[in-house]
Amino acid sequence: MNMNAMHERCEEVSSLLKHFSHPQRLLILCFLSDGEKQVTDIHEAVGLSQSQTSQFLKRMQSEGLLGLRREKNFSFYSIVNTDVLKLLKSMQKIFCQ
Amino acid sequence: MNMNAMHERCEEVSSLLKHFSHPQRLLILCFLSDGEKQVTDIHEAVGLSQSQTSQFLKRMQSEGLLGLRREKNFSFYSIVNTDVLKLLKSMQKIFCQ
DNA sequence: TGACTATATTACATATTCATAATATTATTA
DNA sequence: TAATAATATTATGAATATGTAATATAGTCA
Repeated sequence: MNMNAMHERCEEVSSLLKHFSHPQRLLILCFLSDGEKQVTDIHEAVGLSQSQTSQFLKRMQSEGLLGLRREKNFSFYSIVNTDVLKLLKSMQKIFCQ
Repeated sequence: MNMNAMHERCEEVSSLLKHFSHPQRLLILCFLSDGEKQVTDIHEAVGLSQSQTSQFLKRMQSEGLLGLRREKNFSFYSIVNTDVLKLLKSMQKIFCQ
């Protein structure tokens, strides 16, 4: 492992991984990995309250993991951070096969 | 993404990833990715206090990420969870290239 | 316009994690 | 056996995260 590179990026990488380290937030990311979804679908899919789902989504958006598109009175969230997508794909291989 | 599989494993996977979501703990894992190391070397490499390093190592061992071998008055920790190793390799590709 | 739907915000109590200091344990070795 | 080195443990306060309830906003549609 390239320790110098990791020393430089460990703050950034670990703060990204914080969002993976909570069961329902991990599920949100998995659920979004095949495209944008609206809030109600997300909170029903992962079993979180509407309020907490909204709070988590907002946090992940403000930290650059997710993008937000509004249409009518819906909010569509999607993964915009390509590293997050890559990581999810790796995790799928490791844990779901 | 296979949501059914992730639903089943999200607790387990997210609790594993907790250890990746702290900068120095992530560094510890990276540092251990090429073999066992003793505690003093670890705490010097990652810049944590001896106490906290010992606490983190103990936690990661008790949760099955790390193994411990004692020799003389040294403790050698190493990664024994193969999923952790796979994940570290993926992360190296994503973040350090 | 009024009811409804979707989402966001706020406040707050609880739980968990982090960081630090102090001390203990255990083995080594002079 | 006394001093030292390596590691572990304990206690504690501060910081952060989590979960929930209540309420707000803003768009839709009958």
